[in-house]
Amino acid sequence: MARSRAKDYDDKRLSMLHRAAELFAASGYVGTSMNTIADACGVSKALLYHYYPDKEAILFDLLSSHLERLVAAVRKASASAGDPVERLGMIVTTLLELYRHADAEHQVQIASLRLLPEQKQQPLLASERILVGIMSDALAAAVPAAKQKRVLKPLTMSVFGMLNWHYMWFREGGPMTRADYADFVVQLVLAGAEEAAAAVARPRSKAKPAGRSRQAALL
Amino acid sequence: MARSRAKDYDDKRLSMLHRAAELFAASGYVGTSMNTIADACGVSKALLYHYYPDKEAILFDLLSSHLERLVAAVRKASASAGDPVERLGMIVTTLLELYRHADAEHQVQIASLRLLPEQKQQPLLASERILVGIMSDALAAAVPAAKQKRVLKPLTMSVFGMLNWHYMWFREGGPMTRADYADFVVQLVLAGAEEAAAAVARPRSKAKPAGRSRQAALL
DNA sequence: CCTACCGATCGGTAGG
DNA sequence: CCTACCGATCGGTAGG
Repeated sequence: MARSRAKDYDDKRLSMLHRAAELFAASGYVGTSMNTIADACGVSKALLYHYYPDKEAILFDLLSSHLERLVAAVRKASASAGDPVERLGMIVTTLLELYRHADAEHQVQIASLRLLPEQKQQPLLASERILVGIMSDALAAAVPAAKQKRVLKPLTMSVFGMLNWHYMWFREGGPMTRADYADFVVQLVLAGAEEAAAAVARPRSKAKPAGRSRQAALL
Repeated sequence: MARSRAKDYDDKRLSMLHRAAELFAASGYVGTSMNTIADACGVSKALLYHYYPDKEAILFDLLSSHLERLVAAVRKASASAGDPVERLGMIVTTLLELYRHADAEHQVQIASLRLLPEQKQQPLLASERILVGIMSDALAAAVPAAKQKRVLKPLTMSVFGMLNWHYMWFREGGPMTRADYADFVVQLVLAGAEEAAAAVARPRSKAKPAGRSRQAALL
């Protein structure tokens, strides 16, 4: 009995978390009232406060659960792969696939994580750093040019840029699947990194190799 | 006299807009009170309401000015370039260079544009679409693979993903300049697009060419 | 009668 | 688990 009650409790809590994520994604964290969340979940505000001490705890638990899911899945993907290129592909595909049912959480992570007080941001930023580290290691192993000192960071962040931006334009049911876009990103990086590396790997200087597309005049 | 007064008025207005952008970027649109904005600008709240009828008008004017600046600069960059590759480089470099002094406005665009009522979003989304269109045209002209039916959109959005994400990691004064990263993105796309295109250009099917890094099992 | 501004306070709603 | 509330602060406006 206590078991089934605990299960109900967690089920309810997780469903409320997801509903809250959708509301935060639509109206922003501050723009969503506790009353709105309670109504949307079909519970009283008092019950909401039975699950969480305050509004901040909802945002924290939401992001914490989301990021821990991402870390676990990406770790598993990274471990299960054979060669480095396959590993990179697994990681990118896994991330895009997880976002399928966590679009709201993903948007809240981007827009509202920084609204938490620094102390509560800390463990969440640590999870983000773990994800970045796994991706970075995978890129360094799969892409020869990524081993260069100044290339790894911009390359890693470019990949996250492409992945984290996908929610702005990617629509389910179109001609392109998530796996297609994952493949697109991986191939872009594998085939383009060496040329791109030349743009940042050399020490900064005014003189540019002739024939390269560089707009020094503008800066 | 009337002229110089009008000039003061506009100077003051623009400086208040930028201050508001910084506050919105830090605490969110709803999380920033009119009192906070007025205090930060060193004016009374009544004066703030002399410049803008309500809080929404501040957000709208802020984003409207920002996007119009982007559109004007990108149009100019596009028109001034000679060959297609140079045009693409000019556009990407121009965007990253504009963000140097409009980081707050850029973040507000990403996080808070959608909080406006739909009718007020409309002209702002139209400006965004113009930017996307110019980038898309430049990519189609500079990158052979981008002429394929299903490649242009993901490629365009990948570029915007990389550029729009840069504020999360790029720090001024590091070993890499904005121009360096602009070049990095352009070279990545120029060198990698053809291989990436293969991932989305072919009709969807379960059978994949052997040797390609595809994780069908995961999906 | 106008525009540019002030100190003070309105009605309504937020998180708790 | 609900209704009834609170102290505080919100966006916006009053008279002058």
